[in-house]
This record gives sequence, structure tokens and C-alpha cells, in this order.
Amino acid sequence: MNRTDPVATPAGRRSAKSLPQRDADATRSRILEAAKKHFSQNSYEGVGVREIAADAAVDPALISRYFGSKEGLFREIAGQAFGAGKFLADGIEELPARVIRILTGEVDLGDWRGGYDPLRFLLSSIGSPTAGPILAKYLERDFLAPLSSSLGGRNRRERAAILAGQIIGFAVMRIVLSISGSDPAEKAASRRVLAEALATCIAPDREPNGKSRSRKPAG
Amino acid sequence: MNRTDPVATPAGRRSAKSLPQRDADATRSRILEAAKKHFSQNSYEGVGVREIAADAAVDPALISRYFGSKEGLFREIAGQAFGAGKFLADGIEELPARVIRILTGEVDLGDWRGGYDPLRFLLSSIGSPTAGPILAKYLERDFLAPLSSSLGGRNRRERAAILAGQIIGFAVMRIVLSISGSDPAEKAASRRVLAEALATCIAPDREPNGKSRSRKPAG
DNA sequence: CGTACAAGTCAACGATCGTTGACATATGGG
DNA sequence: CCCATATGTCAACGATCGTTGACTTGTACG
Repeated sequence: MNRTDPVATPAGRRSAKSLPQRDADATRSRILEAAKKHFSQNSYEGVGVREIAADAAVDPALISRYFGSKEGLFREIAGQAFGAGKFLADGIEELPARVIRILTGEVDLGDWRGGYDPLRFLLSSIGSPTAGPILAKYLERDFLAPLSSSLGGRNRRERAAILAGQIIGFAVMRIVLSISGSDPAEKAASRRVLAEALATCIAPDREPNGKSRSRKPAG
Repeated sequence: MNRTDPVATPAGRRSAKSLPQRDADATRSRILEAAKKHFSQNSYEGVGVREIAADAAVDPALISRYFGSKEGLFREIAGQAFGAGKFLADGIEELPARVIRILTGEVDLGDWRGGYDPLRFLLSSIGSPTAGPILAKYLERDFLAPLSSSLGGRNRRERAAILAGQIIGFAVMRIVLSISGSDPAEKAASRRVLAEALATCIAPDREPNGKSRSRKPAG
């Protein structure tokens, strides 16, 4: 909410001179980076502020000072995690290919610096009563809503939810087990089946009580 | 591993006489029930043994005594959570209908006593470095492996993983957001799309390098 | 130069964590 | 009846939790 509440940048930009030992913005960024990493590897309750602070080479007290609380820090990360609709950057018809590329490990997601992964971040704390609702809020705002409006046709909200669920679900399997591992043939098979399943949700919804054309995947 | 290590049933069955104030089996069961509930509502790290004990009307020390540790208690629950292959009870072709019934809320899952839900249980602690590997182990043993062998055709393991991912993924969306809510028409649409997506994975895999028919989602 | 204030340090708070060992009590077989 | 013991109670351990307030130090402006 209030970014510059307890802390405000004091002077104008220093640009590039004598790099000072004290830089609020840089410290803030280091905390955020460390926190993103740790929240991607452990549940919300399982991550301690001292771990984050140690990783960021920062005093633990600064977390409460800069972000109000551990929850505030988490909320700020969640607000950026699903942001900018990167999945929809190339339009809806390119989404399956992009999703598959991400899920099968050929990552082009923007920020994997230091073990951070938005999908892991989401899954790690989805079970927490504190962090869960926060994640739900921003997942809705930054992913589900844009996706829903990108989908044409009827029942777009339901289809968007199922589509998002497929992405998340396969991320679970990829993370929890060691899926899509070695064999390139298996990897190709995964890609194929996954593409088909995703296409099912992206294709405009058909009539529930029309001619009821059978849509078996293979004739 | 060693159930009766520190605790062994002392005497033969007492069946039905004068119900005693001390019953190790009943106490054990009460702890398990309470723990299942709490582990379905909070992450592994977020659940305290004192909460569980209070809910079970039991001294917190008994948890360590009966299950060795909090982790031992969790492991025992995980060992039963995905068990008995209930999803495959009616055969593989009945799985989509069963999954959809469960996911859309018309539950016929065996045990929903007291807020316990195997899918919530799985998701709540999947992010924990302690509980995650335990969940992965039993999910593999009790769900993915049977499902994989139930699926015919090639690449069954990949298809099983994707199928499991779809189930889990839609469970995420149902839990995290309030999906499949009010409108019966929307519910029907969800059911339809979901059924189609599931069928895609269940259907036997096709040739990867055949006539290379273009697979754009919409022409 | 010196002073005002931002930025960071430090120690400690009260709370809760999982676990342990000593102790009390109920229970059933001799 | 009485005692061995299965069962449960209790208090406390050391560790870690998130957070706070007072304090020190760096930095930039007058």
C-alpha cells in the first residue's frame, strides 16, 4: 500500500558516483529477490524472515521496516508474480506453445534468477490460510481475468479457469515428481497430449444440446 | 514403520463392555482424524501439534508418543490419503465421470468427515520441503502408478502424469478461487470442457510423425 | 564543517514451536 | 486383592518465530 511510508528516498538521484554503502532501493530489491527465492522453495509459514535477511545480507529488522511485515513482503511479491500477462504476450493462439515450452523446461520465463519460479511460488504457499487468499487475489487479477477476456465464445470464465488449472496442474506434476525427464520421445509425447488438452479449452465452447457432434480426439 | 513400537494393545478385545476412559486405538484414531482436518486447511509448517491435540481432546505429548513425531503423523496420513485407488474402482472409462463429480462438488469421496479432503491435503503441503517429498512418494505409489498401468497404449506414464495434473490443477482452481459456483449452465459448461480435456489424455496416444496433420486449435 | 535525517545495527521482547522425561492413574490378569 | 503396565498428564526444555524500540553510522545539504 504505502511504499514510501517509513522510508523515503532522501535526495535526488546519485546516478553513478562513488557507490554508497547505504542505498534503500538496492536493499529493498535485495530483500525482494531473496524472498522470491525462498518463497519458491518453502511454504509461507516455513520461510523465516531471518533466512531471507541472511540471504539478502541484511538485518532481519529491515524486513518489517520496509514492508511492514512478513505478510506485506509476501503480498508485494505476489503482486508482481503473475503480472504483465506474459502468457498472453503473443496472443491467445500462441499460448499453448508458450505454456508447453515453459512446462517442459525450456524456460523463457522472464525471471529465473536465483531459483525463483512464479509457478513454484504459487504452489508453495497455496495451502497457507494467510498466503492462499493473497495468491488467489493476484492470480485472479493478473492471470485469470486477462485470460478470460482473451478467450472468445461463451462460458469463457469456466474455460479460463480450467485452462489455468491445467497449467497449474501440470506444473504440480512436473515439480512434485520428476516428469518430462530424459527420453526425448517421451517429452514429445507429453507435448502432444498437453497441446491437445489445452486446445480443448481454448476452442470456443459448443452447444450443450445441439446436434451433439462427437469430439473424440481420434475419430 | 513400527506401529506398535512404544504402544501395544495390552489385552484382548474388550468389544462392548463399560467403555473405558483409556483406549489407545480410539485415541490414535482421534489424533489421526484431527490431523487430517488440520493438514487439509493449513500447510505442514503452519499446523501445530498443539492445535491437533486440542482438536482431538488429547495431550500434545501423545502425538510424539504415538507417531514418533509430527512428520511421522503426517506420513501416516499421506500413506492413506490417495489409497485404495478409489478413482479407478469402476475402471478407467468411468474415471472422467467420477473425477468430474468430485471436482464439481457432488462429492462421493469416501471420507469428508470433519473437513478432510485428500485433494486439499495434497495441495496444502505440496510446497513444504519436509512434506512435499512424502506426498510425492505416496501420490506416485497410490495414484500415478495404478493409473499409469490402467491406461493402455504408449507413453502411458506421460499421459497418466498429465491426467493427474489436470485433476490436481482443477482442484487448485476450485479451491483457490470460487469456481463452479452458482449458475447451473456454467457448471454444465465446466463439466463438458473438463470431460473433453480428460478424454484427450485417456485416449491412446497417436503417432507423432505421421502425416503431420496441422493441430492449430481453431483452424 | 556540522548538523539533520535517512539507513542500518543490535538486543531483546513475548509467543509459539516440537519434543522429552518424570510422574499420575486407570485397567486387567495373577 | 494387588501389582505390572498400558495409558495419559504435566511441566519444562531449548529453539525459533515475527516484531519492536533504542541506538549507531553514513550521507547530503546548509
